[in-house]
Amino acid sequence: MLRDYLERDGFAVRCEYDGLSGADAALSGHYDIAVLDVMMPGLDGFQTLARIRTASTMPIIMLTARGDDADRIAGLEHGADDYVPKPCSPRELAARLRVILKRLQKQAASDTQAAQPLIAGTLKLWPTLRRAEDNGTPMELTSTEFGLLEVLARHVGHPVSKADLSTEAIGRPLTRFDRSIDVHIHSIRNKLKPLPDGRSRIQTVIRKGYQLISG
Amino acid sequence: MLRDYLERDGFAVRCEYDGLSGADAALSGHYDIAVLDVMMPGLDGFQTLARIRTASTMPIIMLTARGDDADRIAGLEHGADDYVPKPCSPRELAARLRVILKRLQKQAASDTQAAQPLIAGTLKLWPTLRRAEDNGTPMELTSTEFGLLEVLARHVGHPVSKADLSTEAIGRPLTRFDRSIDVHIHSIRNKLKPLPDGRSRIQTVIRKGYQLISG
DNA sequence: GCACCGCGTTAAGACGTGTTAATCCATCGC
DNA sequence: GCGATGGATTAACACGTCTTAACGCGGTGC
Repeated sequence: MLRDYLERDGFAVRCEYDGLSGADAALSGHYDIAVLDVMMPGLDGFQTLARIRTASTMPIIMLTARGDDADRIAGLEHGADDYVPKPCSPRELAARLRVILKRLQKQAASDTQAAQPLIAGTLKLWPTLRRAEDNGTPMELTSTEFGLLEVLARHVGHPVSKADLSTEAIGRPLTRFDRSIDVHIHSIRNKLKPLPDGRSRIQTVIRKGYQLISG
Repeated sequence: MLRDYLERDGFAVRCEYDGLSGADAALSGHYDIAVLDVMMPGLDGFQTLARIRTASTMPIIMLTARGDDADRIAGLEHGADDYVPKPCSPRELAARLRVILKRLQKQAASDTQAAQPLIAGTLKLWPTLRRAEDNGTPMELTSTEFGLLEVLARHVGHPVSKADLSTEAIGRPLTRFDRSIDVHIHSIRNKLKPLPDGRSRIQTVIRKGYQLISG
């Protein structure tokens, strides 16, 4: 019955009739949200909830007997996102689904918001994700390498002094005879595709520092 | 119909027939601009607009009923870039698309103002790329050589004192008996094609400094 | 003419950076 | 605890660039 109503309401629904197969379906990655009845054969709602939570943070709504505050509280404490007292109107369930999905969307959006990449030519950096791509292929950078590249990228086309690189990317002032930066730059260069003209994307500006090329 | 026309006009078009899939397509990152009909099944145009805007600042054009100022204003207020009254001629839509895309391009270009070379005759310098061309062939300059040439190029046709060259290009005041500049200029001259009349492109203005010839 | 100055040119030495390998350090699973 | 692992740092050497020094030459003022 719920399925029919929800589908008419624009949701794509899949039903499973015991906890185990429900958990499997939920973890298949094809769905945005799970609705669990507390009363189920095999694993009950709480066991299923726990099983899904071991591997996923997807939103989960519990269907509980009306007025059963104990169940409700237990569910929320174990990681459910909401509960709906049963029997419930399909309308109400649909509304709650929408609220939770919208909340999720917003969050994803604001996550993506932060994810405006830094761009320097074919190079893209997502600082919040600590992810870097060169020419579409992901780069495998260590943490400090990413930090250095990020600082360079924030000043594309202009040299950045080793002192600044050290304080901003490594969080420590540059000391005499400190060659760390040079070594890190070297390994970044090895991981970075060269420019069309064969030069490195990171140019050294002698006695000034390093400069990321924008082209 | 619009699709046919736009494709003949050189655009690569993808059509979706409801708001949700339209938003997905728009956010896929494969497209430069979105055109939304206000009247759509599923999410309507405004909902779709909002959805795209949560994650992207891509340009969006709304197709609204002719004369419906309310729709128009609502669209623009919610982040649309332009609107086109419907029914509209494909010509008009194409024209607006081009205007907006051109505006976007310009902006991208000025962001990359890398692409503005310093020019002195056959000599071109891209400071942000640290790249130099003479007569179309790339020059192999050391870091300080590039710096010196850049400073000279910023004052084409006028002499630049050695003191200025030293502070601006090497970052150090000129001291007595310092002949560094002269030596560097010498090696730049060797790498630079001479003028048609055989003279060097870098002229020495005695007791004043050096001057890059604009011709 | 002569001493001096400014610059051109060259070469040797000083210096900064590239590169590699060894060492140190933190983390993790047992 | 232990070793294993991976990354950061240090050390050492190689190399290219910058600076310094030296000499040459033309111009200038005495």
